[in-house]
Amino acid sequence: MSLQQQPVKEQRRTRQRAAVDEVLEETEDFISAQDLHAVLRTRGMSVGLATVYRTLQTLADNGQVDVLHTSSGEAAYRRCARDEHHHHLVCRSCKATVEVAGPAVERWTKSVAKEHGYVDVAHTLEIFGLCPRCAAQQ
Amino acid sequence: MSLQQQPVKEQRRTRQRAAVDEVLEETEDFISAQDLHAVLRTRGMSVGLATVYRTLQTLADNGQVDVLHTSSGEAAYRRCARDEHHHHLVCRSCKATVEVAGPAVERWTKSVAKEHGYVDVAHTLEIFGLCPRCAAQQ
DNA sequence: CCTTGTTTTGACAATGGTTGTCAATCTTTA
DNA sequence: TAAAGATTGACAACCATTGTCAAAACAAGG
Repeated sequence: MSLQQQPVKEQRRTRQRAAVDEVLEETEDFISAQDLHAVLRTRGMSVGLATVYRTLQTLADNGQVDVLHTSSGEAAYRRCARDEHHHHLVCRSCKATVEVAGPAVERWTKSVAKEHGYVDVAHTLEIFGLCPRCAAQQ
Repeated sequence: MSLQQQPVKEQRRTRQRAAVDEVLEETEDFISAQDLHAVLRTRGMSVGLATVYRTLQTLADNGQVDVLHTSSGEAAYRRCARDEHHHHLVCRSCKATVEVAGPAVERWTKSVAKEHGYVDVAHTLEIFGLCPRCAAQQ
């Protein structure tokens, strides 16, 4: 997942967007729109579900959060530490996430694409497993 | 996407499953359950939508087809030529697909996971771009 | 080629994540 | 402070996918 430095669309500062930002800031792991909405709700910082979706969508478009599609098809979002292109090692069970960079992989995908004449290339790469903690609990 | 050689669950030969198989056999590119259902319908080989879903699900579970989750979250299926683990270079526009193997990537993901103590590791890697033909049409 | 036990089917309802709608409300800028 | 425009939220709508369950199809044995 890449954090593209697209020109950030100008937006208004609203209570709702601040609330979503705040939760993202505090959340170490990937979180779905629904879950984020639930968190806001339990904190009393109520924000409409549609607004949560829209806000996350915009953040993703601006490259300010990374998006991950879980195996169930649900989208999960995360504010990542590094700005450069990177990937994630995600715990299947608790969602604990490690950011990993793989320059070799980047090069490989580019060369593969070129080899077959594909242009305007992008790729998705995610690694799923059980983190040490969850593995121990089994 | 991997084609695991799980023990293939015994199943009955039915007209419906044969029909789905036939379409998969003829279809070079990834195809969604809905689209496959539409194809069957236009051919007069009508099969219930739920059945199409179930059949594809089973084929995927048995590792007889590869599954790809498009950016819109829709699942697409494809009967691949090679049995070993591999990935796909997919045209964003026409879905033209090239199967690619990347031993180095496999090694890299394993080592990254190990390095962080993650076990029971799997990964998803897909490359998207514009195939030569579609790129030329722009 | 019947019969019986089991699997499979399919029409339809239900689910669940996500997006569209649009009037009311808030931000920004003048 | 007012006008212009962006944003919100409650709710409906969407759409892929799964659950339901009686009817139909299959496999195997007699």
